[in-house]
Amino acid sequence: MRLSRFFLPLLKENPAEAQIVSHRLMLRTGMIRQQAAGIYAWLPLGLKVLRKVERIVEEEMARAGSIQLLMPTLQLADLWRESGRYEDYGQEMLRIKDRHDRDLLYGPTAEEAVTEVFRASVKSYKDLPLNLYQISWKFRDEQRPRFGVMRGREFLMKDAYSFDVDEASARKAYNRMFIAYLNTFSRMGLKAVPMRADTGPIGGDLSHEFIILADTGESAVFCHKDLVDMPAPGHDVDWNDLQGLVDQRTALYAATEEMHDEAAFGEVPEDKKLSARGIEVGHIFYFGEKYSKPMKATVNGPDGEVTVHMGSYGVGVSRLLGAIIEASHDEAGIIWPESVAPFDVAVINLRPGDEACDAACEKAYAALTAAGRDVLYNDTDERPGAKFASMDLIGIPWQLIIGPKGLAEGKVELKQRATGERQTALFDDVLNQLITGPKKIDA
RNA sequence: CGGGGCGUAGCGCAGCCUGGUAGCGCGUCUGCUUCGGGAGCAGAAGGCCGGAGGUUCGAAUCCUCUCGCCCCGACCA
Repeated sequence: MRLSRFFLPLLKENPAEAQIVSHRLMLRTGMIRQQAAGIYAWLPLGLKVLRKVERIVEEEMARAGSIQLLMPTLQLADLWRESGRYEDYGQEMLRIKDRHDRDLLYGPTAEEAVTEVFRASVKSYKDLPLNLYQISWKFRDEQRPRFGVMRGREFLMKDAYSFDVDEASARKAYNRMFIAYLNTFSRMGLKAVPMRADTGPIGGDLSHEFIILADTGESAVFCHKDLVDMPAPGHDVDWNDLQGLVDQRTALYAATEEMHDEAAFGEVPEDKKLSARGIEVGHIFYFGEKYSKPMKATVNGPDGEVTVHMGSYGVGVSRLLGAIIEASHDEAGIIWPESVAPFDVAVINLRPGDEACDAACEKAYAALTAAGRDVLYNDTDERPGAKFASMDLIGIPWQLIIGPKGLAEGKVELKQRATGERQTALFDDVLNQLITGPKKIDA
């Protein structure tokens, strides 16, 4: 993408309404624009990151055996009356009437909708286990939206739903999501800690929130330090038996404010105690027959009809962008992890109009693009300083800096955004390294 | 939903108390000079001062209502 033809409305100054760093940076980098309280337009740069985050979620869901579908954002109130939630859900639910005066709602979640899909089509226990998910826009009419996309009213959420023949099988489904979540967040450069969460009326130990530690987090969290640096399980695991891995990550103390148990935390060795703030980016729970029973989602088993056991598993996709920025930024702007960066490389032409610079930049742009890299070619006639500042601001991981001075010796400069490291080397060498990877050039 | 605050140019703000022809910085546009870390000079465009009503000879300024937004708290993916 040539910057001169891209739509990137950067703000030099901080918008007054943005209080926290991710919100400020998302506005300043032209990722989003607020159109109402808690409702945002996703501008091209923001959308690119959103898509990359989605892609990772999709890949990890596929690995865990979940199948994607897409359900409507507007749901019939009657469906929610079946589960009893239409009356229970408060003002957070946006209620709408259509021209025939039928009650609709903009879905804040989709247990009823997916249960309806399930019961209409699945009749045999042989079709279980089943895990269906979607990535779609949800709406919760928050009394007080804030922190940009971290707590908007309209938000993009991945919600998966598992269907199993009994609780033991449902626990396995739960474990698959548990492990998938650790892998998902890890791929985005985040350290997510699973913390025991409130299970509501169901009880038991099957609900966890996945928390990213960040100073600006919404809630206080308490955990054993070792959990924070525990590596993600990766993909080489036995998806049919994950209990060991899950146990390993739930054995140590970890709880959010609401679930905090001072006595239990007291047993954590003093030097391992961690009190911090956190952002919830995922929430998984098992709720058994809560929806399947009233909505009559049953299958025929060998011994007759059984009501299916369900669980649901959410990831705040749009919220994740805020969380990633909270966890990865500096004074100059965003530092995108390579896996979700809107562009892989920025080619910076320091002297557009200079024949040698133009030619070298075009060559780099073409070669990197052909190699599958997502390239932002800064071909504008801004001054170098302004270009450096904006490329740092939007956080492209690698900046290929091409100017007349270096080029006179056949050299260009490669800067890594995360470390600030800048190295000068022969043009072709730098290009090769960017194309073949590892992208970091040797000192 | 309680408490507080703010709506004046694309962004950040002053002006309001004490009514009298709407300002500053950044950005934008033109030109010249610049050009390796957010350039300099000269010029220009851009605002029914959130909306409605009222008071007044006269309202951005005072009064009433209303809409929107932000912050603290309670609530929440």
